[in-house]
Amino acid sequence: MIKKKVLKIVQMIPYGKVASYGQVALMAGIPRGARMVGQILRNTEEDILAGMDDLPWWRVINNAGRISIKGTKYHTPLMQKEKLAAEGIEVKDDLTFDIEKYRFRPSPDQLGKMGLDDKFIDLMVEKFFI
DNA sequence: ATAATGACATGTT
DNA sequence: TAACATGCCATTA
Repeated sequence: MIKKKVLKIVQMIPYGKVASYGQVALMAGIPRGARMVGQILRNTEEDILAGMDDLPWWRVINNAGRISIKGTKYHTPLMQKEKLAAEGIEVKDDLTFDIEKYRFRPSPDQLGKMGLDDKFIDLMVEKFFI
């Protein structure tokens, strides 16, 4: 299922790094599925609270380098900001920061090990200049 | 089966 | 820079 794959990718984002929704989607094999990533993370809130705290949802932001959640039952933009700050990423008051400075850029090798298809690896390289 | 719904991305104004 | 429009596509109703 798409959901499982996406969650797996999100779990691979290292401490102090971030990835955009579109980037996660691409790595999960859904080149244009950015919105789905957001959907999945939102629908997974309860599972996260259920104990699975190894899902770093706060490391996923939009490609403009801006926190884009509007606030849900359990998470708020401010919470995400705090989480990022705790990892050394200072988010400005307008909820933006320099994403390129912290973007998760796995090497093609790593991507291969993640079970990613060659065509997607190529797209990653082309788009994010690995 | 059809249509609406997003924690998005990009190009145009 | 910021607002707007259009494209996206798995889920859900």
